[in-house]
Amino acid sequence: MTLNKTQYHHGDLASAFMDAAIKRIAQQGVEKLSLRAVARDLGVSQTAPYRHFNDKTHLLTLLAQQGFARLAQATMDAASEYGEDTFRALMALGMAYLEFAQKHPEHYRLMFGGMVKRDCHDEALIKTSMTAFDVILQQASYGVERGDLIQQDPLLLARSCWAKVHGIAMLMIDGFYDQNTPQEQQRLLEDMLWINLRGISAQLLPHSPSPLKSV
Amino acid sequence: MTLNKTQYHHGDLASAFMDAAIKRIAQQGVEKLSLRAVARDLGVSQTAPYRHFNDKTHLLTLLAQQGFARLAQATMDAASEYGEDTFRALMALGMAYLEFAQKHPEHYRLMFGGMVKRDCHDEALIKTSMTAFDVILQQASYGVERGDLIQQDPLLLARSCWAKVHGIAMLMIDGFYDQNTPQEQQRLLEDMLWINLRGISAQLLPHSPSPLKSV
DNA sequence: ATCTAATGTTTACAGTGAAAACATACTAGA
DNA sequence: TCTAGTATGTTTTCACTGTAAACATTAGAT
Repeated sequence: MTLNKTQYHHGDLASAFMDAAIKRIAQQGVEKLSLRAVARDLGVSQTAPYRHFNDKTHLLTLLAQQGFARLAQATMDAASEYGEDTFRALMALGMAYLEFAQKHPEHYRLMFGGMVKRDCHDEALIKTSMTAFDVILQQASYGVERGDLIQQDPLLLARSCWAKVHGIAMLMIDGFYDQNTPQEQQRLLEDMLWINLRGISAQLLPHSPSPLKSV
Repeated sequence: MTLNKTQYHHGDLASAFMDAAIKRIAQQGVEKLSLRAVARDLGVSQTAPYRHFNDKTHLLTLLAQQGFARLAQATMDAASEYGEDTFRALMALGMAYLEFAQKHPEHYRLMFGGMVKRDCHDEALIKTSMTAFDVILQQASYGVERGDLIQQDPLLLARSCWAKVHGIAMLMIDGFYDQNTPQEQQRLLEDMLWINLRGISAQLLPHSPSPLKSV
């Protein structure tokens, strides 16, 4: 394939369009995304994307799916660094989750914003989002097995963790946790995640996560 | 004021428009709301609303503000029924919060959806949302004073509670907690809220909220 | 009763998602 | 290698949206 700039066929418009769309979403937010604007960015006609996506919702669904896949990867990587230590693994998982949300706030909002997922019961999307959830579920299961966490259905514990981290992520994105310094914000996030761990811990944990580091 | 149907002036278009907009939002979601459609619903010209709202964002901001006010009222009413009992009050507050989100999912999504609050730093909106938060903060403060909750900054505890309940609300709206029966869902929500209370409790609480009812 | 400001209407424009008809170029089968 | 056939991209078009500008009506103050 030549790098001829004026070629009629783009080559790989589908993925190029998704990348360009993500960029615009990151800048202006999901609700201001215009397919035509993305098409202009790529120097392509306004109806070209319709050869690759049924409609706008279809594109957003694919982007959301992509986001869940990356989130699953990021959280899995983080948790796997602390294979044996239930609480450190869960903390690392949570912080990786929040880091993802902080780095890609608009992408994250798209994943849970309701544009997707309302009517479109996309099978692949649900499956991929479950992949992200399974990372949490697995850590919860390990924790219950080891006796570190309360003897409850791991599904309940995982749901609880996910709700907490999701709530933090959303409010963080909305600017509710803006602090003077990134360090202060980091500390706030850790404190809140730690409170969640206290809630599912079998033993009474200290009030603050810092002592954990000396364990 | 007569009930003359063909009067030129509507009488109270501003609030009528907000009510009609809320109805449409409840049915179709925020992102599909069209000012013109609402205007048609009211049999009024498409530019009439612009005499009362600067633009679409302004309307949405006012609706979000209205939502926060109602949420604050609902949670305050619920918590005030258990004035002395920290955990029961917090559970009631949380369940009232979730009930609001469940009854008005699209309104709730509007409040936190980011359409509002991104660029528009509306003073009144922020103030009203803080009113809703203060209900939680006050309960957290009481709990710390009584020694029921861990001796931490009540602001941290309140933030933690809000994040949890917000995360549950969002995921519930997105359908992640759909159960076979409403009773099962109610139980799931209670269990998750309870886990949050365990996290901020000074003492080690039981694994499940049910024993609380016999206290 | 009259003037003025508040409220509502008509008209207009640019931007959007999407369908239909048409154009081009890559690829597989002869 | 030639030639369909199909995948991909373009042009044109439509209905709809937010919103500005100019105009019309009416309520309320003087």
